[in-house]
Amino acid sequence: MNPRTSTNPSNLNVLGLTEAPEHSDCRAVSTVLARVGDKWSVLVIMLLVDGTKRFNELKRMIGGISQRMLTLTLRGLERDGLVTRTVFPTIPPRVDYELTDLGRSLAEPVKALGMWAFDNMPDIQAARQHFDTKND
Amino acid sequence: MNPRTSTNPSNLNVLGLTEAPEHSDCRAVSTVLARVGDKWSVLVIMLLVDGTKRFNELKRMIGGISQRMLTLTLRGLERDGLVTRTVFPTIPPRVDYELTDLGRSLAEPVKALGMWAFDNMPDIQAARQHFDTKND
DNA sequence: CTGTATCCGACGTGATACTG
DNA sequence: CAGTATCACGTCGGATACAG
Repeated sequence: MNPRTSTNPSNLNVLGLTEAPEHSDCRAVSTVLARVGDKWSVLVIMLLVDGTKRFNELKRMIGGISQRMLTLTLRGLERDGLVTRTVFPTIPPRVDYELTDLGRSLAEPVKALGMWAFDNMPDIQAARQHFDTKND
Repeated sequence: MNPRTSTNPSNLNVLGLTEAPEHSDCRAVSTVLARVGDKWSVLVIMLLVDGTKRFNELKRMIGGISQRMLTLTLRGLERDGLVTRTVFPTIPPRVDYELTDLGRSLAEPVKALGMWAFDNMPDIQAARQHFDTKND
């Protein structure tokens, strides 16, 4: 995710939450969901749960991510205080990424969601197939 | 979300999961996260937890959603078997949307995530502000 | 009331090339 | 190794108009 868009006021406006201040919890939900819902953040978080990783190490483990997107994803996570970025000024350079306590605490509810997805995948796929064939 | 994109193979390809079949759980996580992460689905699910709602009722409660996006969101949720759509062939027409058991079960981990977001919002906002001012 | 159809701008993403 | 810069493309989402 582009860090610039995370706090973009328009993201809140379109949610209709600015004119409904009593739903401040919805704003919080939306921002975290924006992070969790983006294409790569969760994958990175899950990989970092097992310990500190280097840039290319993450890139290799994910497999399908571009250099650009991994950089953007890690910057976004760093900005939100979910991962720390440690640079070793060596040649060649080495950068370690590690989950913060906040990041580790996020991993818990995310794992719960992931387990739900895994458990209910058959139902969802069946529902999709049924829906799609019904509207051939 | 556009229902046509939910099962778009490219969504899986770019995740690098097609060439890593041993990470089948990651595929499941990704698809549910795509749904949870989209702009409106979670909001709709949360509103439907309290009971059956009509189209314009949802539209009014959300406030900032366009007719088009509410339709697309509801279609996506229906396709995944998370909500049911009941049409009353009256004049004027009336359509009720209700959470399925599957949808209600999804609400649980989503709520957990929402509570995490609410609880940690101060930390995240502080981290963002710190990050942004640091890189003025 | 509950949609569908169309247009259009904005953003996310990937590919590629380049840098320290 | 770990990025940054640039471009090109596709999709998402809003606005508007129209329909049953």
